[in-house]
Amino acid sequence: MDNKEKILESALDLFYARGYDAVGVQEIAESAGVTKPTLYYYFGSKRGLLETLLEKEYAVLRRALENASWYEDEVPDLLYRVASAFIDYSVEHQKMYKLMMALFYSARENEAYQAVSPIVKDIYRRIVSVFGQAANRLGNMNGRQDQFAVGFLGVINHYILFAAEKEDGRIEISDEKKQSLVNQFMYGIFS
Amino acid sequence: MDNKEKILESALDLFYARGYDAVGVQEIAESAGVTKPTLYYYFGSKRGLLETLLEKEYAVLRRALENASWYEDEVPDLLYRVASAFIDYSVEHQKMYKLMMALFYSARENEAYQAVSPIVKDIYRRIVSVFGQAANRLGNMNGRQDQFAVGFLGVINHYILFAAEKEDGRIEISDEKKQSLVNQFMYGIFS
DNA sequence: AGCCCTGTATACCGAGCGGTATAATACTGA
DNA sequence: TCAGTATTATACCGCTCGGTATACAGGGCT
Repeated sequence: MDNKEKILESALDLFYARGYDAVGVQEIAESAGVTKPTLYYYFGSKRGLLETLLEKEYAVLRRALENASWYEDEVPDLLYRVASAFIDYSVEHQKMYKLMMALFYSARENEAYQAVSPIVKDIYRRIVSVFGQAANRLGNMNGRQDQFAVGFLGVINHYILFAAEKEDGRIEISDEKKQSLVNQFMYGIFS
Repeated sequence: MDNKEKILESALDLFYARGYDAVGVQEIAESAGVTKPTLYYYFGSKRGLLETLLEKEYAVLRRALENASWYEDEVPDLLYRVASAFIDYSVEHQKMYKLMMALFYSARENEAYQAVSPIVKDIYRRIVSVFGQAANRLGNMNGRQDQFAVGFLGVINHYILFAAEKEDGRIEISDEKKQSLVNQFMYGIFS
């Protein structure tokens, strides 16, 4: 693993554990075994480092979402695949997912929020589009895609967050739980 | 308004806008029109200031939850009252509610998270207890109170967040929307 | 009067912040 | 061998951080 990747890994660990603002560039460099100018050589600024980190890691989630979003079958299956894409990603990239969530909820004028904002917008655009596709099959959803997208992601995120709350830090959400999560949502939609 | 309250107000404004770690004590003091030693005289430390702020503001929400949590009627009415307690509070104390959310999602080893953690635990305890009461009427909920509490608050928080996303920053969630949110949840429970 | 307690300001602390100027090393291709 | 580029380190910049030592003003008490 070269220095650039070591820096990214250290940055993720530290941002995840203590937050973007609470971690200094010096500390990231030390943790990666390099000096500050090396870090600045690769990323230009602390914010540049965060943005590079976010873009690199988000590419994986975006691909997973693209792969999950085809809709030639039933709506519950579509939602199940999308929910699974999020949950599976959050299991395999736990630190990244929780970092993204933390940044998403952070203050609007904060530098870190502004860095993550385009990614979150992209995610929501994709979820709204998923519900838009589902609307073709479920007439009674028309005009409520935004509302469902918000609720859907809200539930998923909170499940992920609380699943990770177990003392060993390991995220685990069973297939049954995913299924019941989707079912809960489907019933809500048909109401 | 005395200096102590001025400091608390400035702290809320700044923490809300830019985040706990990104705001310095100096800046809070200046914004409140006092000097740093005055701030330290009242609150002892930056963290002490945050804790005082959180406790003072949370007292209002806790009372609203207590008032909403009686259960002599139907379950949907109970949930509607609880959801309304959150939503109404978030409208009247928007900065505080969003600050609490931001802190809740922030990194676990961050000082600010540790300050808000007991409050969030208290909120969840109360919501789980609400669903526990509902379980007396809805036999099929037994053992799933935690799951529902997580989902319920997840949906509410995301609604609040996205209602506030409108350009003017004003939160507005109509009674119909509250009702449909609760309905959506009830259908999920009966599934 | 003298005294204590509350509240406030001036001036300072060491440490760390994000960022950079400069230069030395190492690897590359000609 | 040499030029050029990519990568790294030493040493520094001005600034802000959270926090404090000290002193002083004012009011209530005896």
